[in-house]
Amino acid sequence: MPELPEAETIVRGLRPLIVGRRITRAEVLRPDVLREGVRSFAPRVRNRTILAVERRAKNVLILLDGSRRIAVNLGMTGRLLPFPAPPRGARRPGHPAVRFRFSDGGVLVFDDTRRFGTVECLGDTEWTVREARFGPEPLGDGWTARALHVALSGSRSPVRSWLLDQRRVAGVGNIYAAEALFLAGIHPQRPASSLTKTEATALHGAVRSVLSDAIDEGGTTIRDYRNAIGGEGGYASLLWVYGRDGEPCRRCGTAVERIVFANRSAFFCPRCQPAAR
DNA sequence: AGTGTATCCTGCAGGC
DNA sequence: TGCCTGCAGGATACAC
Repeated sequence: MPELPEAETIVRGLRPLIVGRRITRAEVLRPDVLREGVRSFAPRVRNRTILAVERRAKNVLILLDGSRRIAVNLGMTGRLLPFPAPPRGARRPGHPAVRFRFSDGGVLVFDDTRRFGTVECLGDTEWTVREARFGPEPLGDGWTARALHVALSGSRSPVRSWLLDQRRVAGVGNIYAAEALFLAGIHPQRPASSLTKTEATALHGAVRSVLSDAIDEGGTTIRDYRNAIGGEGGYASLLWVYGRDGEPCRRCGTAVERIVFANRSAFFCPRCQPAAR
């Protein structure tokens, strides 16, 4: 599913295609993706003009006039597909959940096979409350190596779990956590508080470079992820460890391992990322 | 403050 | 071919 780079890629692709358009109606085909009733949601987006498209953490925000925004969490398999879609051959929605119709005849479809994603329309106050639950943006100026080290030192949680906790840092998911920990040479089960200042600094740099490189590549497509025009991301071929269990480490040749904790697979090179130090 | 487990849901790959 | 199991970029709630 989409992590920060995928959400960012979608936002950038969507922005020129939908800003300025007016939503004439929302058709909710799968009410369970809403976090509110259809009777509450549909009228709040009707006849609203799209002013901007932004991202916060892994969420796509469609800002509307009238001090409200549509917040889309893409979950594992969510997509936002505008139609008419430019390229022929681009995927047509297979599991449309919400369809926004524009006054010019265009359509934006939230498509989500597994329906772990969510769509909501939030006012300013609701959004402020929601937004406060997210930690800092890892690519923002406020997220420093020093601040990361201090934050890590207060938690005995495994560092991979720490990175996945959106309240601590917003937007890192399982792929980029694995990649950043590899680049920093840190075993995913190391307690957060055990990281030295040097390691925290390395992790800080690794998270940032992995995320920004992935944005440059348009995200990582393993299976389901598609950008706003149906295309795949190019970062999958650059992965060091994610999904490569049993294959040789691209740095040292040792077999990449897969372990499961906190109900998620973790991939690492046992030689490049020793368990203890 | 942690972990482990379960839940939401669909599809696909691999083993037999 | 079919059936079964396990697995998947996320997030949350629960008991311990």
